[in-house]
Amino acid sequence: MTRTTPPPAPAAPSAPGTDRLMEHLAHAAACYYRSFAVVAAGQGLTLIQGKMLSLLGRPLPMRALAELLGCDASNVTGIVDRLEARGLVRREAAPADRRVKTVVLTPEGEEAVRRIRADIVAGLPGLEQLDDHDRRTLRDLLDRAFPHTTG
Amino acid sequence: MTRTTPPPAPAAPSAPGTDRLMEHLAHAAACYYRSFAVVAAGQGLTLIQGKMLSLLGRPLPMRALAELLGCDASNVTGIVDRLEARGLVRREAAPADRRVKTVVLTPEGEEAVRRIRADIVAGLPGLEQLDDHDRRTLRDLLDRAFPHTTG
DNA sequence: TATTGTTATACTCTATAACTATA
DNA sequence: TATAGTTATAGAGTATAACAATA
Repeated sequence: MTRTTPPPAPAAPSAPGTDRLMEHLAHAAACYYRSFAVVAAGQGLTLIQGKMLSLLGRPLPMRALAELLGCDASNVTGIVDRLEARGLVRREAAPADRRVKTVVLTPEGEEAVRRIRADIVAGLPGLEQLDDHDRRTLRDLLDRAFPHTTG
Repeated sequence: MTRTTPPPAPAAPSAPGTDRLMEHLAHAAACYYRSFAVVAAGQGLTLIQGKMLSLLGRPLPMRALAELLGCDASNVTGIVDRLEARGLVRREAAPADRRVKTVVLTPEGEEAVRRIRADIVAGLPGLEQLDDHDRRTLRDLLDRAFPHTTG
């Protein structure tokens, strides 16, 4: 993320089995992002452009996009510029605070998001192999391993 | 990935519950890579530099690194250049094929990998909350959802 | 002829710093 | 004073194309 992030706290000895679990997590994360990148490239989009579109289920200020993407606010300008030039998003003035610009998906942007979502699933055939019980179990374990921050 | 990758096959209708599972997978993958990037930045490394070091458990030709990282071979030159300039890897001539250069971790590089691994675990405290049974279950489900390619 | 690694090129992403216009 | 968005800048990642050395 930021290049000035202080080093994390020294690691404590980890529980047995952690190394193998980490390998599986690394593999799963790599597969997911590789599939996402391939799908985005299929529409002439970069990974980060596809991610931004996927975040725009509702209109969001530039600042909020920067936080959700985990990058500096100055980057959002260029990414939105390029998406706007392709007609996938548009900037709107926020009435409540005239400093704020809200980013909104265009109909073409919404269609791109639908295609991305569908193609991601199609690109990860292993997911379709899991039955309902396994899916619920996987969701539950992922949610405990990577809790959603409440704030 | 490559910008010329052909679009994926049209998506078939997905099973119910897939959308919510995809959200959890996206969140988990984002958390994992965010943690990885923070840990790498703590050592002055980029995400891709940290990933490359982590792949070098055994010496690998430049070409193999490109495939494992999912990027073009021409990029590997620069990434290895920067890691080599910092003394974390070194290039060795391959005796069997004089076209090939093999990339090897230096002792400093090995130490960097150890720190990365330990800090990643420390940066994902949710993982330590899982008991042995849950870890095995999560590993099994991830392995079925993202099978390791054989060959 | 094909393959490995490199170089040159152009574009995108990234953080930092400085700027403006609002609040 | 503080905040939202932009611009300028520099460095890193990325694909493409062309190249030298080797197979």
